[in-house]
Amino acid sequence: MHVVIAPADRGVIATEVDDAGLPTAEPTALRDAEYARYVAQSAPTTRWVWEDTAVSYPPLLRAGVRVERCADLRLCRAILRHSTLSAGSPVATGPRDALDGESPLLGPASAQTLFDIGAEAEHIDPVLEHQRQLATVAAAPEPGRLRLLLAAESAGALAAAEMRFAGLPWSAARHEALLADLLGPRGPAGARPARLEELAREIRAALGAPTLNPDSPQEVLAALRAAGLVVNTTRSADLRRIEHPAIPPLLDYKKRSRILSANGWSWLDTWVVDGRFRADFLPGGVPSGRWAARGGGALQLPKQLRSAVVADPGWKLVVADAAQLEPRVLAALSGDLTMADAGRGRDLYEGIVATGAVPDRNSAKYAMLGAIYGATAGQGGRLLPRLGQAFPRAMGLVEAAARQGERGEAVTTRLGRSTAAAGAGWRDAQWSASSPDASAVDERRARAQARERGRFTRNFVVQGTAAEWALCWLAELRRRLAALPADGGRPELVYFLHDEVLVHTPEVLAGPVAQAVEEAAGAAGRLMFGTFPIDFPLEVAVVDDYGQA
DNA sequence: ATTAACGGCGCG
DNA sequence: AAAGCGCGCCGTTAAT
Repeated sequence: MHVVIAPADRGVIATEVDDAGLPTAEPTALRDAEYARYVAQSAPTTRWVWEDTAVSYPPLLRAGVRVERCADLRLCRAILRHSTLSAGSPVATGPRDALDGESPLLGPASAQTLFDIGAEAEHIDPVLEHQRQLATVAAAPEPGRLRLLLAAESAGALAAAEMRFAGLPWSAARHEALLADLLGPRGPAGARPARLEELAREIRAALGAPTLNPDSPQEVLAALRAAGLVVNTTRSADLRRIEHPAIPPLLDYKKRSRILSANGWSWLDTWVVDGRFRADFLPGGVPSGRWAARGGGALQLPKQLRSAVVADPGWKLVVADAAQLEPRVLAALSGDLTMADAGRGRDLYEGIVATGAVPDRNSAKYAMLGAIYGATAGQGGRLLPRLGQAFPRAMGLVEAAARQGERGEAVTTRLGRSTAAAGAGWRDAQWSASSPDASAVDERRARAQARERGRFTRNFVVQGTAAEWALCWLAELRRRLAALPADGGRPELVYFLHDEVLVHTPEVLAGPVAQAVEEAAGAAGRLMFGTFPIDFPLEVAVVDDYGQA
């Protein structure tokens, strides 16, 4: 059964619908308090259909109610709007409305209540939209692909809301100890900590620039040049090549200063409340289908600080990441049996070395990444031809995706997420560069833009299909975790980072959780690629803090 | 005084 | 360390 939930004054309107989305009963108006009770009493397999999971699910979580399944109409709209599998459908060609674009609840407005959203935001008719989406999927070629994608995307939205609700366990004491170690004691707000001030003095002395602000790239560049160094940027990677007494303290300063500005004491004050770091996770926030995040740089936690993620007493963290996910996805997506063989039961890069295509693991890794990203130079670029001979199907797929992108065409992932059409500016540039009186500059720029779009589409099919695998993994894991006994607390998904998950679990359930993570990965592979013989091995660790993983 | 762009760097 | 993809956020600087 599906139930459509629409925001209304001081509550919601619930409408039961059938498999075609047609109402089977009169809509029911529910006040906020009744809403959670109504959902809790419904069949657990009900699919809850709503505009925004981030709007309609948190009130349920606060009332202690979880749901198994939903359809997030906004996220599904975004997919169906562009997918080549739904091209020409009513959802794809309909006028833009309030369901296109980001959820109104995101960002600092998240203190808003369901009531505010009901009163203020523009709304579409979710019952009608649900009908249109169901019909669009049913009419698509291979409807199973889109159906799986929309279900996985929606399950991801549930997981994202639950992750925000649970929060990432964060030890402020551990974090402060790390900061004291790196920066010295916390000083007055705005003042440079002792350790950074020392380094700044050292840098100024070495460059003979007594007033230099090491945080200003402009000033640093000028001071380096004044000291006779030939530099064009102040990037650490570039500075590392230079021999000069100012460079070591400058690199050290940059490293520590980054920790201060991105994850220092004020970050801790802002983002960690009651031992939990809470951020907004945005499923579908990236065109490829990867998640984005807002608040506290949740997807960029420096490895240096991960030991501040600490399980509660009597609890553990189960940390799992998928090994060499993107190349494995490429092997399966392209049906490249040789490449799939290379990854079976072992490190994929070692397997590539074993084929004789490249000399060592590092070469294999950078050549593969080069193939997926579109490298033209460097070690990755040089080894590409070798990979092309060893794995023609896999390399043929990314090459074809690049050529399609260069022509301005859309490309599509395994389950049906497509790139947006090339922009008007891009098309104009290509068109005018092909005219007989185009200047050499115009032609060069158009070619550069075409290659740039080719790298994007080349990467999109792999990154996007990997994101789909990860979503299926997450959805399957979420289901299995819910089925575990709530033995002194329930295991919670608390973090998801593209190819990596963290589950915070009572210690007694750590084993079953680790098993669930493994089983979910196997299930994801079968959902995505059927019987194609590809492995998705995980590295799983049961630890007390994230730094140990 | 506020906003936008830039250089830089963290993550996958 | 590798230079090719996708992000968010910081301090500085230029623009409004």
